[in-house]
Amino acid sequence: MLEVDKFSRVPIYEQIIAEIERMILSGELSPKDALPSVRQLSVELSVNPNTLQKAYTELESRGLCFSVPGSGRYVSEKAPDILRAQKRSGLSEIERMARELRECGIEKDEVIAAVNKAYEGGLS
Amino acid sequence: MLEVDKFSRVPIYEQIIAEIERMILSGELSPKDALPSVRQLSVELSVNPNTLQKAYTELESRGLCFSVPGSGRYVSEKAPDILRAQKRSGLSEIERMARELRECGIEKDEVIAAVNKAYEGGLS
Amino acid sequence: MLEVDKFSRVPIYEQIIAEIERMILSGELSPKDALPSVRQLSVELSVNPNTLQKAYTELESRGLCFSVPGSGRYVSEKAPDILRAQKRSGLSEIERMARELRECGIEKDEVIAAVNKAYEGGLS
Amino acid sequence: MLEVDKFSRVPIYEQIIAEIERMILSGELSPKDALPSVRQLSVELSVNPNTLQKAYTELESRGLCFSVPGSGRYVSEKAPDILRAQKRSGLSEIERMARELRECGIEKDEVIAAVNKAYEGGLS
DNA sequence: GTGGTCTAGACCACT
DNA sequence: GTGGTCTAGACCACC
Repeated sequence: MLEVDKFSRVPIYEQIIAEIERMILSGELSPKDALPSVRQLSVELSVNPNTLQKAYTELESRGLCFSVPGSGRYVSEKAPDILRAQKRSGLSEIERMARELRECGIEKDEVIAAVNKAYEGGLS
Repeated sequence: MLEVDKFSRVPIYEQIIAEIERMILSGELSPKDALPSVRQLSVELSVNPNTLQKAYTELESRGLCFSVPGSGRYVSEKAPDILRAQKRSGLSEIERMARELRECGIEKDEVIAAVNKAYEGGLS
Repeated sequence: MLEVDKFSRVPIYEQIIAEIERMILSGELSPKDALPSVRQLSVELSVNPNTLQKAYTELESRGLCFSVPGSGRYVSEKAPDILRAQKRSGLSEIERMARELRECGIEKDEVIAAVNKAYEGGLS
Repeated sequence: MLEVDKFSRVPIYEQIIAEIERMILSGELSPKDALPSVRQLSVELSVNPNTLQKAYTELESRGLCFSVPGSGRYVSEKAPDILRAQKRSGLSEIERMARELRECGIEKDEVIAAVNKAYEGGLS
């Protein structure tokens, strides 16, 4: 349910962040749920505790979770909202990329077709 | 015509590569045109020659230019085609992002609207 | 009358200490009154007895209560005085912060206004 | 000009953060100025580079500085504004403390006197 | 030279 | 058991 690729060029701690964010968005993790402990996860993933600490600290600074010393780390109340708002801003990212393609002479129809392709069929 | 931002977090050599690619795509540089020499450019941009060397080596390895020892470096015949093909692969990138947005519950209409926005009005 | 927030980042034992101190200051607890027993309180608050023990030990070391083996723990005679003296030292804390704000160019009037705001209206 | 107390209970990296913030507020460090490099500072202060890295990363996430890989770390344009706004919110902190003192029966005059004391005389 | 990431292993405070 | 901090030392990409 939570995996990392140690050979990827994207840093392990960012992979963890992305995974946790995904789990929150999908509802796999809900507000007030406990996140796996640093030590437990470090064993499971064979990753150094410090690396996990870094990932969790970053999640915390984004307001997605909070820590209770001596107890554990929990998904924050507003986490799903924060993530959804964040993703919505991805629309401007798509716009930017479409503009780039346009400048290379790629037709609008081709871009629209790609979007349609993403939205057809069942969810992955 | 060729500028770099030393305060940007994107590596200078990548900025150079992007600039050259842009100039080839826009026709500002055509096949067989000479690229500015490393020494000349390093003075113009106040950039370390090593950095420029790295950019040019990368361009060469992508088949976008070739060097003639003792003479200089020239835009290759196939450069525009290579770049256009490369950019077309951006379509799958857009598809991937659209799929992500879909999973967060963002409607297809919103994505299409973003694409339309990119394609309306004059070119930048 | 005595509550703790297990999700707060301030340690539970400190919350307990603050609560007891507050009750002494407000007169809810008077000298020679018995404090709730560790066992009883641990059940009431669903808190680990060790945590309560730590809070009580700290209160004792501050001279706010004393334990009578085999009987219980009682608010000390001097407790209210000690606490009031302790709080009065908060004045120098305020002075320190005001000095900081001054160094950032915040006007004295603004600070005075904040104090006035705290002292107007009924007690919470 | 930049010192840390390794025996303090406040974490070294927070001491560093506070020092840098102070230097920005006082004008000792201006926007676009370079911060001391991680390695250089780690030698100067006899502190592990990782600890400094942590302090700098935190400063960066607060928008106070930005890093240019291979070049260095620089004070951001908006740093002074961010800090000033942050300090202004200290007014509500003062209000909170004043309210506490009030509840212990300390007169408003005493609090006002403390503020006056902070604002009289030359700047430290 | 710079910053960025990671590992290994230690100690502390809190529950 | 939990999270938080720190050290020591390594490797990488970038300039």
